[in-house]
Amino acid sequence: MADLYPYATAGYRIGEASVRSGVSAANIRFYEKDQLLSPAGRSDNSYRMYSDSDIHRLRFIRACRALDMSLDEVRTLLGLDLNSKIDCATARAALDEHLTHVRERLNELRALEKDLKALRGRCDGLDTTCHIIEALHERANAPPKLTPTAARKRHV
Amino acid sequence: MADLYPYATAGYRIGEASVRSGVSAANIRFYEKDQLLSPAGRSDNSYRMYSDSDIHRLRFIRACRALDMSLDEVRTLLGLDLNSKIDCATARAALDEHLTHVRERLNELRALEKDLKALRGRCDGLDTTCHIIEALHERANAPPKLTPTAARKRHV
DNA sequence: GGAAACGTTAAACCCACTTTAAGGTCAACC
DNA sequence: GGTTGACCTTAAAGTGGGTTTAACGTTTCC
Repeated sequence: MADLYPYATAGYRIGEASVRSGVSAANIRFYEKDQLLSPAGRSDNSYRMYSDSDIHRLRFIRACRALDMSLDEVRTLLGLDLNSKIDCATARAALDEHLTHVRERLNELRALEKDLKALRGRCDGLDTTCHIIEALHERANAPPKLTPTAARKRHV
Repeated sequence: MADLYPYATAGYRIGEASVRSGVSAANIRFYEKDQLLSPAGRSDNSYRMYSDSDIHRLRFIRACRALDMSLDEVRTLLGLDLNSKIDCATARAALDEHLTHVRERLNELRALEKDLKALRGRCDGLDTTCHIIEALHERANAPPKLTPTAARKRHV
């Protein structure tokens, strides 16, 4: 029954869902396991089946990930209601915090670029000693400024 | 005995090596397992013992990591001779490539900041609908531009 | 009917670490 | 001499956001 109307069928298999959403099949399974998606319905052969609203949800996640948000941030945003004042405040707060992270990382990278550029500029390969390697070893002669290397958390 | 001359002792235990190098004890053990350090000498009680040159090596690694280099890049740099033309060329190439990565990531983040800023600017919480959530859902209505989301490799 | 293209699962891999658990060693203090 | 606490040891698991692989079942095309 009901295969006369292909648009009314149970939905898409994971491969087509991948094409429609831009999220790889393996990644879709990963999101399911990670609870960003409710477990997909299964067809008789136990293939996962996806509806248009599942596709929408996948695209939503993809859009957020394209903004470099963490899956936890995405999880938050997924649950928000367009017409709730409280949810709107949550969304704004999430965006503000994320923007702060992005800007912090931008500043780190800007400083890094400057440092690397200066280091690179010291050496053109003509001299007898390599001023890049030299400079690195010089840095290794100084005691650490403060605390041990913190792990890069790099949410951005 | 011999604590009168702290500079002449057999070396430092991992805790002091950590303080002197700015690399956490757990991280030092990790580097050893990862072959960035040759296996540390052991005292009678099987504690790892470190020399000043070990400390130098740890600081060198730390300096490179502070430049956001990968451990493989560090591994390369560690083996280079200050006075070899070939090694100098290797160092320059490594730095150039790394700098390119940093700049690529900088451009990504600059674009991201712009996008996020615009998104944030759309909403001040006064309206009945949240224009942030709305915009995100709008993005989720469009099919993906091209390929599925590539995994973030983010070497920088 | 056979090959290619799809789907399934669990588990391992990537990076650069950190954290935890369960224990051994050593100096100081009571 | 007992205990407290600061240090050290190991192996294993966790982090984030996935990808890759292996071994297998199903569907579709020619």
